[in-house]
Formats: sequence, C-alpha cells, structure tokens
Amino acid sequence: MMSDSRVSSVIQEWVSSYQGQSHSSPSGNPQMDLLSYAQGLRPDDRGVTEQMMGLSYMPYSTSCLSNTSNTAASAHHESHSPQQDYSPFLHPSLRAPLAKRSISKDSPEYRLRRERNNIAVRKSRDKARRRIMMTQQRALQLQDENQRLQLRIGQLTQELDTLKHLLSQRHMQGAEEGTGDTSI
Amino acid sequence: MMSDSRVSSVIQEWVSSYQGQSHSSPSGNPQMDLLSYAQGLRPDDRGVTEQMMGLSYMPYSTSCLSNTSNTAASAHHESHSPQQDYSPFLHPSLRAPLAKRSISKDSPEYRLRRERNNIAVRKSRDKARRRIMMTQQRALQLQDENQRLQLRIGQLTQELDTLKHLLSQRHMQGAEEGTGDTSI
DNA sequence: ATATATTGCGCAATTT
DNA sequence: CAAATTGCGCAATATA
Repeated sequence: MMSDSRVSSVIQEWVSSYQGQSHSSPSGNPQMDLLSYAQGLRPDDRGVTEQMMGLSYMPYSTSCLSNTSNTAASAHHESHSPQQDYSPFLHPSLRAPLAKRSISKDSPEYRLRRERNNIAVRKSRDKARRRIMMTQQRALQLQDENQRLQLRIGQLTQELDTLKHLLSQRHMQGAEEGTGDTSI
Repeated sequence: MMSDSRVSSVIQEWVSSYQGQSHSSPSGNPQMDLLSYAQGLRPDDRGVTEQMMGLSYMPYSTSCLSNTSNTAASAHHESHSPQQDYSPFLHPSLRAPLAKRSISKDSPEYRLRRERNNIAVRKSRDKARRRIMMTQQRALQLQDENQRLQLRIGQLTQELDTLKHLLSQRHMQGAEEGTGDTSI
C-alpha cells in the first residue's frame, strides 16, 4: 500500500507545475536583523499550494487504506519493505521502490544517514521558526509605521486645509486678480 | 531503554524542580526553553537573539541509544511501558504514572487515542499553516499600503510647500499685516 | 480528570 | 551523494 507521503507527493508534483519556483533565501547572514529582512520579503516560500481545505482531517491511512498494522507495537511508518504498490495506474515515480535497498535499518550507514537528516531537520525547522517570527515582527512594525504615516497624513491634510483657507481669504481680500487655483 | 522523549521529560522535571514551579511555566513551553538550552544546541526561536549561529544541532539522544527495536522494522519511540520514574524527589504530579495504564499500544483504546491525536495534529498544523500564510500576506499588504501612504505624504508635503510659498508671496505683496504664521 | 490543541522530534519521501 | 524541505505520526504538554 502506498504511504500517505507518497500521495501528497502526487499532489505536489501535480501542482508544482503551477507555481514557478521561489525559495531564494537571500539570508546568507543568519543574523539578518528585522529591518533588512523587511526589504526582501518573500511572499511565500513554498507550499502556498497545498490546502484544499478538506475539513475532514480524516486519517490518511484510515477509511481508504488498509493499514494492516504489521505486528505488535510498531505502528507508524512501518510496513515498508513488505508489500508494495505496483499498481499500473499510478505515476511511475509513485509506484513501489522496487526492491530498492537493503539498508535494513540496522546498517550503521542507515543510522548515520538518519542522524544527519535529523540534524538537518532540526536546523531547517529552526530556520522556519525564525522566518515566521520575523515575518510577524515585520507585520507589527509595518502596522505601527502605517499608523504613524496615517497620522502624519492627517496632520498634513489639516495643515493644508488651513493654508488653503487662509489663501482663499487672501484672494478675497486681494479681489480681482484671483486665479482661484490653489491646487498644485 | 528510555526514548528521547522521556529524556526530555526527565530533564524538564529535573529542571523544573529547581525553578520551584512544578509545571505550567508562566509563558511559553517548558519543553524547549529548558531542554534545548540544557543541551546547548538549539539556537531556538524564542530569543530573537540567535547569535551563536555555528551551533551544532547535535542529536538529542544519539550516541547513547541502542535502538534495538523490538521486532523488525519498528524503531522510533518505542519502549514506554517499562521503566518509570518513581523518584520521591519530584513533585507528585510529576512522578511516574504509577503503573497507570497498560494501554500497551495494542489496546484499541490506545489506537483510538492516537488516531484522535493525529487528527488534532493535522488540524492544528493546518491552522498554523494558514495563520502563517495570512501573516505573510498581511505583511505584504501592509508594505504596499505603506508605500502608498509614503507617496501620499510626499504629495501633500509638496503641495503644502507650494501653498506656503504662495502665501509668503502674498504676504510680501500685502506687506505689513502679515502674522507670519502658517503653521497649524 | 478527560478531550482537544500544541509542539519538539524522528522517519521517510522529495527537493535542491 | 549530501543537505534542505515537508508531511506524518508519536509522545509530552498545554489548554479548555
């Protein structure tokens, strides 16, 4: 049976043709104070694609997949070596790994790889967390500045009105030569 | 042997007993604050501080885990039933479940709970994803509006200058009665 | 005390 | 091939 991850891959592939590419973490400098980060905001980094709001949140393996949990206490991502999906209906890249490796999970090589990936994963997630927080902060900052600007506009507008009024009075006073134009 | 998750719990308990508070840290999640720093490997998200960028992202439990999975393919977070912490030093609510459940992972009850949690997790993550996207979008919108406002301010300022200039000329022209005040 | 919501973590499939 | 991402389930917590 195909794992859920593979299913999502389908959607991903299917959809990826739609979203060009993005990701260009210009970060370089991890420090990247909020200000500078504010310049090159990434509208998105990825996956704006997947959602489709399927509000059911039904388990992926339930209700449509057998999920015949192998032995005893090992649910999770098991049953990978035995039984694969050779269905001819699926996209080639989705079908079974075809007796790929015998890394056997015991191989020190396997552990090494896992460990490295785990590290990478932590790093990546850390990065993501930081990115998210920075975006939030940026939004807050922008909101503040926005308010500030709106206020400033209010001031200027009022001042402008005052001057216009004043000027019109002068015009009245000065009578005849009035061009009546105060706009720029 | 104890799973990494339990390790963190231990550390957490251990540390929390130092801080006085049992659990319910006033703000934020304890899991990280302490554990991460205790292990000195998470730049973490919390402090926007992040300075020691070169951190190692060292594995939490590697190098001490045998991971001799019970059967064949089930590594991961196994072995939970055996070994509990009955330390009398800990706050009662922190001590081991005291032979609480024998949910044994086989119990249909266990599966039920797991399934429910899985659903909750998916839901929660979906929500988070949406929130993040919205924040990003909001930041973009704010940025746009900001620009718009800045422009507006530029216009107003210029117009104001023009009027002021004009007015000053009128003053000159009208001579003596000038109050000289154009500010609001 | 129970149910749901969050969150860090490791796994595996994919991407880059 | 190595590192980065991403969806997923688990378990510990946090909340309600």
